[in-house]
Amino acid sequence: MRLASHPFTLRQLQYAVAVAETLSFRKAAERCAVSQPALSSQLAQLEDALGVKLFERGAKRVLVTAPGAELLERCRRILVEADDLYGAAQQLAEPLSGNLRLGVIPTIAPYLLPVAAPLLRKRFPRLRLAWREDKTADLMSALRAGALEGAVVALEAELGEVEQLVLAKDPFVLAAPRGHPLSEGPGPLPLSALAKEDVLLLDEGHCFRAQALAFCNRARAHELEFRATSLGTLAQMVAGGAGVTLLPELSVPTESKRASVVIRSLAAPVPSRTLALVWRKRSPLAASLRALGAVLREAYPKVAGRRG
Amino acid sequence: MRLASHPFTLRQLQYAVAVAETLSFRKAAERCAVSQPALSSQLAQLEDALGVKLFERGAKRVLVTAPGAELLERCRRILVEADDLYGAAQQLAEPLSGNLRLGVIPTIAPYLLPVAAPLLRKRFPRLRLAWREDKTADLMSALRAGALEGAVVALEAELGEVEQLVLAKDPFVLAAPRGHPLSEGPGPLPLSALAKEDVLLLDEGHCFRAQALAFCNRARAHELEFRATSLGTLAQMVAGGAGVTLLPELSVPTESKRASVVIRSLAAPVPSRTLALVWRKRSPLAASLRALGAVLREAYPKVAGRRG
DNA sequence: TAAAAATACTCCATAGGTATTTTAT
DNA sequence: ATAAAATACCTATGGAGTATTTTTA
Repeated sequence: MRLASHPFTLRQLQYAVAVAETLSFRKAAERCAVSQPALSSQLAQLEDALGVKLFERGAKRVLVTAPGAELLERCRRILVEADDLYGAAQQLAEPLSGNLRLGVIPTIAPYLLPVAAPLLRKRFPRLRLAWREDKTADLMSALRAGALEGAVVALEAELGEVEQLVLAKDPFVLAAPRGHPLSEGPGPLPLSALAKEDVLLLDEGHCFRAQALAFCNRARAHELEFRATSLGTLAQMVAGGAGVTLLPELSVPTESKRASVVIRSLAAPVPSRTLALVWRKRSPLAASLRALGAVLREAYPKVAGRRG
Repeated sequence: MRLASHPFTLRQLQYAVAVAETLSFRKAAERCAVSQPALSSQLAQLEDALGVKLFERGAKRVLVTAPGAELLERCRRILVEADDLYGAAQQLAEPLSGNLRLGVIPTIAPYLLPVAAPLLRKRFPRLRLAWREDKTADLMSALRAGALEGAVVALEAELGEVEQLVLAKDPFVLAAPRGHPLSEGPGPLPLSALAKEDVLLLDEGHCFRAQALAFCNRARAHELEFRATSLGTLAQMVAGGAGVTLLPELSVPTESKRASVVIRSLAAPVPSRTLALVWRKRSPLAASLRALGAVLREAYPKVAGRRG
């Protein structure tokens, strides 16, 4: 250990992070439930101890200095690890209990959760789950910031440094309007059949869009200008005759019931995504998340019932 | 952030780690320069805040509980990161200054340091360097514990999660006694020439031993029972006719001058090790270490002067 | 001049000290 | 019996509050 005793406190780091996020001493003090002078004085002490000015004070605005930005990143990390210490202690005192905030991407949530949530409630009655639906990038930054304990995502997206538990391989299928040339034929549809075909895809930001797009490029299919905001609207638009699309197996029972589309399997190599539960390295809830992931893994086949 | 305010302090974590390391409240209090009751009371508060007993107190001994072991690992991590925050601030206030504790393995230190140390002193006059010579495994655990800021090692060994800067590729050569059958011949020595040869190697624990041994196995050479404790004694024993050995290029100018041995290059693929400066991820001294590594890189060719 | 941070001061919560008791071998 | 940790109690440092001044857009 380098330092005989630490010249700053966790409290001071919290204050600093609060100011960095609110860019106001007053608001930061409010958030930390202390008076503004108390926070001011602690921050002055912190800057003194570090020998670096973290903030530039103007009457109307507070700015984070350049060195401050780097140091605040470290402050956040320390606070997250301190939270983790507390969380780990709680888990040791009473495993599989407490609050667990989980993220899910929009192309999984509406299909998996209706089945998985009751299963989880039954299996882990002491665990209070809070689900948050968002795109992969937002979920991952929330995870790193300690605002989520875990997330259900597709491994094909960029995830950064996380631990993971694979839940299922989720193959893609073709959805076409009734009577469409591709909607009939024996056996799985070969890649070549999609050439020049008009394909509808999701909005930017959905990782499923990127995965489906890669497949379409390989098939030399043509992407339509219009983009859907969810798999549900995608299926509706296909049913309306706008074109064909790819759907993940997971969504098929739900979407093929809601919209009048024909589903066809694709020929090998079948495009697919890999669903996984991920969490921060050294998360105190790693053990809980592994147990929880096992249940989610059981839930997948109950949702994406096998077809021919 | 999960917690509104942290129910423990960095000081408490220091006390806990001190107890874990000394296994005595009294000694820990002494090390932390506080009275034993002060430490006792703070630890009681910490255990209370975490809801977990970290230590089992007996009159004659203190034991770390099973959950305590996991939590103390987290405590250490937090304290190291807090040290890093302080170190990063110091570096920002005055770059390339302060104390820098570096490890070197014994098969590098005596050859590289005599040349590198003066160069570094000249180039970074504000940087106070402290060198520690030890085997790779010990250096790496000191690095993780925050007792060293960096280390010069061979990448071929097991290093764990570190950042690195490659300094040089250090090829191995054969050292044989004068008049030995292998000591003469045109061009580099092929692998096959070593078959059935008696080879002397270093003691266990030296990473160079493992690297040389791998090569000997490929060559079907035979390792002698006796093992040397340093490259210096190894060369002396070879000079005395005990057998042949491998030496890293780095040590050749020194050792071939001291002991009367003949050096021969080895045929491609030439066995070698990769010298590198490594440091903990997110070390506050990363910038300094990179600059320092550049100087070490210049030093290598000055030591391992090219031969034919 | 108005909104926000810094300063001045006061107070009390608590970390830490000394003296002592309890505990386990 | 003895060494070590816990408890009791006291002190004082400093964190936080209120009131006020200073700063600058």
